[in-house]
Amino acid sequence: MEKDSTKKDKPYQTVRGMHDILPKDEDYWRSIWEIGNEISEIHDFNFIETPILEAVGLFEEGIGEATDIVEKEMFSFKTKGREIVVLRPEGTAPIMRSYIQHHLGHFSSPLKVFYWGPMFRYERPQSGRYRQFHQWGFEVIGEADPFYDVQIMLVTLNFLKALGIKGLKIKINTVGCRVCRPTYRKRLVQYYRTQKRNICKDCIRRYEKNPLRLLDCTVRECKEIREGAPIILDYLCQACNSHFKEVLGLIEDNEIEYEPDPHLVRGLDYYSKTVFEVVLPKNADRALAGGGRYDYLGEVLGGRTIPAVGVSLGLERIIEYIKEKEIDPKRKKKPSVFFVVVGEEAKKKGLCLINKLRLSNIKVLESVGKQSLKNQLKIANKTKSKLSLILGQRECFEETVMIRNMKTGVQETVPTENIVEETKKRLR
RNA sequence: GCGGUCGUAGCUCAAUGGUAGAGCACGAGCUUGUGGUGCUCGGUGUUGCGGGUUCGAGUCCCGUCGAUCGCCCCA
Repeated sequence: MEKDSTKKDKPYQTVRGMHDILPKDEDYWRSIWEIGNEISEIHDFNFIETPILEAVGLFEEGIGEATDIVEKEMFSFKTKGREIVVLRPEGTAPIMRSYIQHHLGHFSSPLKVFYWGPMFRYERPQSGRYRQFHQWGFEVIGEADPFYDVQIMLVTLNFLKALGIKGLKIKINTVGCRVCRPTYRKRLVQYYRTQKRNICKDCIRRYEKNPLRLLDCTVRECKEIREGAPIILDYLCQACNSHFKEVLGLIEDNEIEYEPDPHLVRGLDYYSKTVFEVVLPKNADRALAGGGRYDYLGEVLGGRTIPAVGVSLGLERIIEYIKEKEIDPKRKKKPSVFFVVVGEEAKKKGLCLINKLRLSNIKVLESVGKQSLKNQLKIANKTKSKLSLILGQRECFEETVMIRNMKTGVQETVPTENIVEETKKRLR
């Protein structure tokens, strides 16, 4: 048996890089679900959910063997049946797998889907980076038109705006296609061959394995060298060039803030043509969302070309930003009433009444463990309930309930049978 | 995977190697059927865990787990 690092210290704790989402953050997460669902519906994206566990090969082939995700961040293990499985590191490859497996092209053309859920990458945890984190994604599968590249950007921006985030900008580039990228890569390698002595050791590794990534090194010397490097825009084929131009045109038509960035590459091999990130002007190195076109993924996974474009949003990062900026989580919350019970008899009757109120769609809070009226009112106050419904011995006997307005302190006694109507009246 | 910092009450944090504390929160009471303000009382803890040095360790050393920052990379 291997050592069980989770079992060591007496109180159990989350395993490294995992985190609990606690009730105190409920408003943030629920605002994302609610707004995300609303935005998805308005933009006509359908829900899809794929399993958290997939075959390793899906990502090795889909994302690319030379990428960091596959090279060192795969959260993989052997099952009892001795298959090697992996906790999905991202959402796009599984969705393409699902598209091919279930022939989803027949469902609609193009297929527009959204997903959300946990993703896993085995790397060193840091702020804004966890081993388990959540992404929300949108994918359009089965269309090559730049129309959808930009629609993907729009749905992302609309989502973030609806959450209350302002000042967003798109960083955009194109990485070409199979026709033009090899030519460019060759030129890039040619250029860096003469510079090999001057670049950092990570860049030497990039030079060997994934030359395009030379472009986003952050070391100062490498940045300087990069200034003289050829840029892909000069090597695009006819198709990629006009695709990019169309995308930029549509971006301008829609008045999206954007900035072309010839050095933007992104870490997954499946991208072709358009790539982009959604950033905040102040903190441009930590993207809130990233995406692009992946016209070859279908072919890699299924043997035929399926053009597609998509985006994924990093939910922890978004929430972190919303908190930092003290943006109010946009959530429509129901007003609540607090049900106070005093005495055993009242507690028994109380549960039936509470349930009756809830069946009438009234949000009812209670804390029957606190014995005294005083303590229950204290909690009612803390929960900011509009009304307290008080059921004590006297009320039980008289078959009434006392309704207390928590703001004014005014109390009225109403017959139990009218409780729903009387409560609703006072909630308005 | 590499380098730095940190880990004390539910939370935020204090304690020259010498009796573990404060604020907030929480609980009880002033007020036995009435919240918000006020007053009184209460420390709720295996100082992350394990070992070592020492008469004595929250404090020093080693290990470990976790967090955090930078690198790598990314959402």
